[in-house]
Amino acid sequence: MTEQPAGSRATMSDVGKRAGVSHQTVSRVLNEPWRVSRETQQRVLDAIADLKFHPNTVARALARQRSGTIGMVSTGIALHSHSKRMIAFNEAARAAGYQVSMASVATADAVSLRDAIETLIAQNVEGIVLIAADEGAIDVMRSLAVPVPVVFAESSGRSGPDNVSIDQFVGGRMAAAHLAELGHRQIAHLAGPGWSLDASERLRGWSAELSERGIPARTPIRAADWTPDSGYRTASLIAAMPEVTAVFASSDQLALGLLHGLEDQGLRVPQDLSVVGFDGQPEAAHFHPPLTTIRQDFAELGRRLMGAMAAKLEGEALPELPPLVPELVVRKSTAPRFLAAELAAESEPRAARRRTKV
Amino acid sequence: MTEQPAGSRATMSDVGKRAGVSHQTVSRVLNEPWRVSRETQQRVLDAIADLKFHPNTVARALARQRSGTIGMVSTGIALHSHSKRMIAFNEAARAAGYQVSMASVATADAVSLRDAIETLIAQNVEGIVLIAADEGAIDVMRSLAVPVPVVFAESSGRSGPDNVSIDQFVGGRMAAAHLAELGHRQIAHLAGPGWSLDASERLRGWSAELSERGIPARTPIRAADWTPDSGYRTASLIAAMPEVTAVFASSDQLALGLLHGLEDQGLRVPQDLSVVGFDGQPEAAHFHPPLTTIRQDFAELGRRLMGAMAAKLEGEALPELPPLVPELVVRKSTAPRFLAAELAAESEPRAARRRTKV
DNA sequence: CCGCATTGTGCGAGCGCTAACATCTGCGCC
DNA sequence: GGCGCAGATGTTAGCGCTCGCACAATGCGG
Repeated sequence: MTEQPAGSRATMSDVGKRAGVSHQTVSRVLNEPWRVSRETQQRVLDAIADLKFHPNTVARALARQRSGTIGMVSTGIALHSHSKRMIAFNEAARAAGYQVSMASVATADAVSLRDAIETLIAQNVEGIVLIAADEGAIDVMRSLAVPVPVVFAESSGRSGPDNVSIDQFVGGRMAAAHLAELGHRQIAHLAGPGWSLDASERLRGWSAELSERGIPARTPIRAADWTPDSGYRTASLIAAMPEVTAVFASSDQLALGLLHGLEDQGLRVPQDLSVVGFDGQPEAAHFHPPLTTIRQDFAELGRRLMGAMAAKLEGEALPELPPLVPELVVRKSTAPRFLAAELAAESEPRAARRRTKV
Repeated sequence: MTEQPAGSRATMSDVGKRAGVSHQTVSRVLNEPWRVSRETQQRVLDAIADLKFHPNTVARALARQRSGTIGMVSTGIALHSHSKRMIAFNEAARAAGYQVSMASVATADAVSLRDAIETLIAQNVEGIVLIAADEGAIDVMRSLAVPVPVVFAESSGRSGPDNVSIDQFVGGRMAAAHLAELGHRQIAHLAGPGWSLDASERLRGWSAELSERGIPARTPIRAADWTPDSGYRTASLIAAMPEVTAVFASSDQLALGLLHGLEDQGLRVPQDLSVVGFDGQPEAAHFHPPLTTIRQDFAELGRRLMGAMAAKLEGEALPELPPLVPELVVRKSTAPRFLAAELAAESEPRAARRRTKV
């Protein structure tokens, strides 16, 4: 047994020595096995197994001038959708043979973002994936003239080669359409924060759908951020609009807070008000009431993100795929307007209070 | 302007040439500046700025025989607590000058875990952090004889050098104590999945606190996993125990499902039953009713994880820190047992139904 | 039998950096 | 005035791998 001294790992030369070939042949067995004769190959493979040899990725990266690493930038907020995207991308990248170096920033301001990206660049990443890409992030990327391919994971209207996303516009339409089909005519929108590209697209979709149906779109209510707290705070605003019978909230989190706030305002969902969320996080099925929402397939998104990145890195054309469309999940937070009226008539107290408001 | 050809980055030799020194002096300016004269230093620094030079971390890693990278293993489940830990650790690691390579596994079975760890090892990571460390994971680590330091982020009773965690045992006690002090004497426990170390500690804490107070601990109810669905399913079991007046759920997610299930069973929280959760995720404040829970400081945990890792890597002693203890956040899902009885008396129907059950 | 592909393998250089050693200068001191 | 020594810098040799090329061995047509 030619045991390696503990700690220091075997190198290609070690393997070569053991198999009676040069280190170069070992390299070939690993990278272009078809150029090596069957038997030599086997001998080398045996030696590799014996020595538990793993090629040193660092040395390989240096020699190849390719790090095999993709940088992943994300914000420090533990948002369900972000986590899902990160995990899905990470799995896809590993499957494709890439390593992923993560750089999360506490706040998504230009300075931290710049810092994160520079750290990544210094690591020789071959590409960068932006998990949460707001306007600001895109500006930063531009101003830095990042020397590697960048892929965004957020909707920006046109889904281009560097922008892989689930169609948020269509999602917004679906939410509005669902509500309109239930007979609602005064459909408010609790919009996500202004800097979010996804939020803007959802809003656009909601507005487009309504106008196509000849329903006037009300001025959206803006949440300061994605937290349920923000959603909660908007409840009083909505309670002050007695004509509104439905709300499309731009995320499940926002909807959760809204549901809570609405209850505190003495309004019942779905009797007084229908609510639709967006994201499809598993918790939503257990909200009070279970939330009708727009579900997104984040796992597929992660795979496609990696696909787009791979295409850029390997210079191939991006495979033409059907657009990634979200899905309406109907639960208990939405009801027909007529039913709502009926139910309201049955139990007077709250409904009465409501109708007389402002 | 001696512009670099686009794409290829400047090297130390380039910088050296520009500053009129050897590449080695450039290296010294970066790594041991005190050995270089003031003026030379300045000239080199200027050249670095001019050429926008960033040292190539890959080459550095090869030469130093240290990758400067820490591997982070996590499960593919977008659990709030996991995400928080990951993000917090990532930020701390970056602050300490380390890169972090992420490897998330779809399922935490031995095979995928082994694969993830081997990928990381092949990347020459200097250490590995396990974000979700169940029994199985620890066994895998042992069986692999991982050649680098490993740190776990989950409670395992004794918090040792390789196990940094928020004290789950104490958290369990706090939950039980809160309920006991409200006068409850039949306090059920909806335990997390059996493989979770954290879950076991919370259970141990609950049980220890009760027995110290002379309150018999009931057989815990086991959730299959951490999902709210699992929590929901256990509601009927709890409804079938009319003597129980309080439940300590092992996570906020579980509690969310439980709250929903309890409502479907016609039981009101906190009138019929008090519920305490665990984790302190921001959503919990907006559950129905807002959930009393045990909040954990994940940001600090992340920092300490990195601290422990740094200590191992640099061979220093781990700084002695006060234990990381969670915090009780009282909201509306818990009430005194007496109040509960009173309230129950007021509104007969549900309570009556309840008392006559099984 | 020679020339010339074709296949299999080895040799040497080099990726960009660090570490160890070598060199060179200036200065204090006996 | 030569010695020693410290400070500042250069030189050289790797780190473990890949790439380009050289080279040997084989096969095959003319």
